[in-house]
Amino acid sequence: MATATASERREEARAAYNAFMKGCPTNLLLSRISDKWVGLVLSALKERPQRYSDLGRRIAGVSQKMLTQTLRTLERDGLVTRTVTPSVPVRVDYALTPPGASLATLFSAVKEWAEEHIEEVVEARERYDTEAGAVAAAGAQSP
Amino acid sequence: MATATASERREEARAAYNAFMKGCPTNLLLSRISDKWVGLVLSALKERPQRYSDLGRRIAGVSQKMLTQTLRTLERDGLVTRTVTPSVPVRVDYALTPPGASLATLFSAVKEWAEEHIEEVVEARERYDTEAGAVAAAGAQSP
DNA sequence: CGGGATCCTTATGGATACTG
DNA sequence: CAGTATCCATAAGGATCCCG
Repeated sequence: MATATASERREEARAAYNAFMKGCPTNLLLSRISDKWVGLVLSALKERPQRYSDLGRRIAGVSQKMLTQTLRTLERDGLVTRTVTPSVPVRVDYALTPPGASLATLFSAVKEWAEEHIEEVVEARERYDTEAGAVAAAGAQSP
Repeated sequence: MATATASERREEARAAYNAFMKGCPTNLLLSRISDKWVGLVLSALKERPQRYSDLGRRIAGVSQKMLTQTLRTLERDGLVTRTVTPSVPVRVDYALTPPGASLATLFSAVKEWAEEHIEEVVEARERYDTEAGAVAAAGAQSP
């Protein structure tokens, strides 16, 4: 049918919105730092450049797929460097670039905020979960 | 005794690691701010307190499910307040709490970093994709 | 040693319909 | 108006095998 349905148009609008979001710098950054392993890799490399297997051992719990994928993405974005030494057993070293180090610093700021404020968040959460039954009445607390 | 296979050990490590991650303040915060809509809601409420439908219109592209879910989570964590006015058409207002406003400020810092550094990241990315040609392009595409 | 390629499981987000 | 409930598509993360 040639008739554009309402759902078709809505889909289009959403696609346009998503395209906009993808181009947004903040979202690019957020999707980067919210990756499960990026923070760990960054803080590991912040101390010293390391080999692939060192990182794998240091960040116990990561699969090689995710480690490789994370490192590839960071390399692609110019946040880490990848240096291959073609010795008999191949050796690959990773290190932070200046922007990578800068990002690691931003990460520290985030971490700091978290450690300062997480306490009240957790308390609020427990409070919320406790009063789970008596949510209904808006005027429950009559003066 | 090394009867424990490598995969068993990896599993154990990963379990312990995940448990640690859950309790980690930084990860709690990251999983909060990396939510797709939290940033939008926060910056919308940062300007002024708003009603549910205002937020829905303002953040065009969000589904009511996600908007509600996002607001619930933020309310639970004590980052926004939810005020119900039982008028004829029910009216619900949302506003930032002090910690919520603080988080919005942190968000601004993140945004600022993004806008300052995203340019070189994008350039590095294009350079990487050009060099790799058609080889690596299929492997590592991140949104 | 340092991955690439493939398959599978599970979060996450969205569409739709219904309610007080 | 402001949700709640249900179903469904997609993508993120992980296990496994294989290769230079």
